[in-house]
Amino acid sequence: MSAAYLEKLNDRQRSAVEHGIGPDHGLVGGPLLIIAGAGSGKTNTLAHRVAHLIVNGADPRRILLMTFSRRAAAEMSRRVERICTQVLGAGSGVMTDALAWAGTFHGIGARLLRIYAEQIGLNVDFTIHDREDSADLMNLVRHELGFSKTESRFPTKGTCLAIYSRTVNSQTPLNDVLRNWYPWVSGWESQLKALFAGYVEAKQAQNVLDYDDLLLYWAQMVSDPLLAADIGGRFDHVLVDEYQDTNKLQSSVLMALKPGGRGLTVVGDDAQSIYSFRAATVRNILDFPKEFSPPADVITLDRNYRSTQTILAAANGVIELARERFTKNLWTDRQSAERPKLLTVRDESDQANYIVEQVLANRETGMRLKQQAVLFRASNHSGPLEVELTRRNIPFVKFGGLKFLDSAHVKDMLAVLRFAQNPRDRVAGFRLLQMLPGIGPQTAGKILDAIAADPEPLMTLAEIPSPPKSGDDWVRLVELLQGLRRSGWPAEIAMVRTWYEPHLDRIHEDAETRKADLLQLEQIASGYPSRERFLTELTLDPPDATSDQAGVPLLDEDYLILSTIHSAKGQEWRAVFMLNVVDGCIPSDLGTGTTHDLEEERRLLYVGMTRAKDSLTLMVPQRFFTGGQHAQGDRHVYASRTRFIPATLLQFFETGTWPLANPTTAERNAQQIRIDVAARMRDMWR
DNA sequence: TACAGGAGGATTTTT
DNA sequence: TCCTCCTGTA
Repeated sequence: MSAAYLEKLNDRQRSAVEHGIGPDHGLVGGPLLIIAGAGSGKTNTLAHRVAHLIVNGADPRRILLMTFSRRAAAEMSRRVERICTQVLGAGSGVMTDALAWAGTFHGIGARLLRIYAEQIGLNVDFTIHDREDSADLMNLVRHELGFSKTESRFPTKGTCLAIYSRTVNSQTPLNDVLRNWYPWVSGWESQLKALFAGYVEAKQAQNVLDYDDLLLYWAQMVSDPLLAADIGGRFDHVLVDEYQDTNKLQSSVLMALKPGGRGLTVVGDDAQSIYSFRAATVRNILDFPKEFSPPADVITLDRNYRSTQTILAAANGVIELARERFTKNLWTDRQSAERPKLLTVRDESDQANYIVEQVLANRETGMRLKQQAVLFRASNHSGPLEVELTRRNIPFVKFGGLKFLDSAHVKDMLAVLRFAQNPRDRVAGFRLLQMLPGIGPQTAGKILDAIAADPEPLMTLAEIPSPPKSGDDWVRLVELLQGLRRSGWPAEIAMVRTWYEPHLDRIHEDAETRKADLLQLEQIASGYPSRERFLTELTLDPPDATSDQAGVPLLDEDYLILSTIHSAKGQEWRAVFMLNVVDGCIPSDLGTGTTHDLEEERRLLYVGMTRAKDSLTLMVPQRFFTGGQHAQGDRHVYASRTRFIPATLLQFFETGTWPLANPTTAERNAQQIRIDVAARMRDMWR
């Protein structure tokens, strides 16, 4: 068989692809760790490895491929398919239901749990709570236990959930989690324990799982050797991408699935570990080889094919200052005379103006908008830029930050569907019932109590008399829920929308704009085969682009990419701009608590910089406006260049300011400073 | 018991 | 600035 498709790979990539495959080994080799630096052809290498397995006779349905996001999984499948079709010919048929098991840890977990539900005493109709639902449920329990009325303030629902989640995901005792990450709430340890016990009970009674449960139940499942062998036996090969961003719970699942490591491949880069807030730990990747005897083979890819040498030099400079580091510097052949820019501007509006002009200038030279991206630390940093882009009619798509699904009206619609799917889901029921006039928390709670233990909750609902002020609305709700049982998917979503629209008009003033979202939701829903699949996939993989235009632009349209650095992981663009490269944004004010946090912020900057192929511009706005009371004068704070680029690194950049100083600027500066002093005087007495 | 209106507090990154 | 919690009233 010709292996021409492997010839474009370099030696290291090729040995990673061929590891364990060949006459000496058969198909299933020992464990392999690929350390793949930014832009080193990681995705390509992994795709080739999977394709190479299939070309050599591996069954694609017995390959488990876990990636960080759903998008990455889709991309990987696409590439594997292309390579296989190229080599085997389009008619070979091998790839028709190829890579059935490609997805995220959470997605795969959900699938396995539905398959094995009966064996582990789980009701197969479970629904999945997203972050917000989980917090709501946590809050309900928090109220029930009386923690909302303590004398000194008990941690908020979000904090409680974060603590719970970290405890579960890091497989660490609560005590240690509190000491290391939440020292200010350590006085509440016993109450938190009671709260979490109540939270777990509530989830079980309501037949719901949260994100963490998808991993936790999976881990529990494979802690039984027989079940582990059964599940592990479904797969000859297990490949994991972005291994640096997995947590202890995930690695324990992996080890239980493939105890000897045979057929196991993990890929990652410790310099790009940016998810420790989700309890991801670099230790997973560092300790991987030692987990096995003999230890796993390690192959390092340090040749960068993405960026120019000047961009790489700057990025290497940044990451070299990290406290501990395990991978070597990246190198490349791509020479360039142009250093990355480090540009100081007056404020965020100048920052937006500069980027708009530069983006348009780039487009004049033939660089499409899609080949350019603006990256930022936090979703709200792009606000002023979005305004400017909209004003100048430049299309853009934003990744990360607020989701389409977070809006109240979309959640309302989903609550109806979730309640129909699983009437014991109290968070959904609570939300749904309170949409009706005349029903508040008390009445909703009583109704849910009345049907909680019932085997046919929706039937019983009809027997409950309408609450005094709800009248016909109650009857219509009961009719809707019973109608949904008969109507079938996706017709039912239109029924729900028809039912919901009058309530939407009553609840929200801007009902008309929200209706467009509901139509879009209906559109999305029609693409799924069943209600269960729709709800599950939507929770695990929410549509992540929010565009200024309604709906995601068509593929052939051109648009600028706006993205959080986190969401930019694994991607690349010819030109990259980074907003607010100042202390307080990178590192984030909230991320400077511990050295641990700080190091992660440094890696974040590194990840952002290494997205750029040809041109990289770091923006340093000097002034940020805060608060907006005009009567008191605009208040603003001064920011300085990020601490991650100290003076010693300036040699790697072309520094400058924009716009060039002129009298108007000076005048405006003077004006601003006077106002600032006044604000400070007032602040002295606050 | 529902709901409106006011005060105070928080405020990242994501499956 | 926006959102959440709390309090007072109908």
